[in-house]
Amino acid sequence: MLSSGQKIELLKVIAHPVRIKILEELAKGVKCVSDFEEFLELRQPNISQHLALLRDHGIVDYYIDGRLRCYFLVDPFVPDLLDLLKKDYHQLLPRPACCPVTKKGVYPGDRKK
Amino acid sequence: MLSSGQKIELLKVIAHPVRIKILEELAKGVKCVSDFEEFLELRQPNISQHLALLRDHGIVDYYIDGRLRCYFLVDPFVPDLLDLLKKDYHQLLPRPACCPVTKKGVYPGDRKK
DNA sequence: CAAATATATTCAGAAATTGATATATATCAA
DNA sequence: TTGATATATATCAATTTCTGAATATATTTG
Repeated sequence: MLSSGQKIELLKVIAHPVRIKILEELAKGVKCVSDFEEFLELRQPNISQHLALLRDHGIVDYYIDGRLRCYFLVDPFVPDLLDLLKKDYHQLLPRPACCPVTKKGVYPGDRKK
Repeated sequence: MLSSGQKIELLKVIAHPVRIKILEELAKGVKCVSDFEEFLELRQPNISQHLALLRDHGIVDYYIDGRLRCYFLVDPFVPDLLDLLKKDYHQLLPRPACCPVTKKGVYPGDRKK
């Protein structure tokens, strides 16, 4: 089980446009490095760098098939997060009833706005 | 509705240990800046900097009560994300059946592992 | 073994992030 | 008005992250 700090670290690693695209592809199925080269407009070394980061954090793994490295998702948090990112929110949270007492207590003078 | 890029940007802003703590507190209710000074071991300007970032991204807002600024959550994505972070995962995702064909096709030689 | 393919690693410079310090602003109390 | 309180902003140095280029490694084919 991951600590809170580790989960935030995961979130930080995932929160990158290229890496999200990689993870979205992997959520659909196994892909090798050169597969990514086609739809990400990036050079191979850069893609390998992103994959290495994801590997180092236990987010993805791979098996070797000849000279291909076939990557796949291992962290179950990822599909849930991707679903959450796809979700549409049509309303903001309700504003708090005006004006709750903070820990400091109600300000002693008159209220202004 | 937010674009995919905007959501990833949000994720990036949220993925920071101090800001997560701030958001967890705000998920419980309204808090003013000096309330945060007590349980985050940070100086006031630093807290204000984090709050400004959250504000600039439409994640939080505040109302003014005397000289206090009372912050609250406005982005409905945040509580969902915090719930997801609390969730425990006890198993990794199942490994893919060995060995799926990638876009490149099955490697023409013998398979190794 | 040599060449080709697929991928990883290393390194350097640019850009972004972080937290600190100093200072500014706004509100209220006396 | 003066001082105190609450918060924001500006600036800066240290650190981290990012991307690309060059190079290395591993595997397979011929």
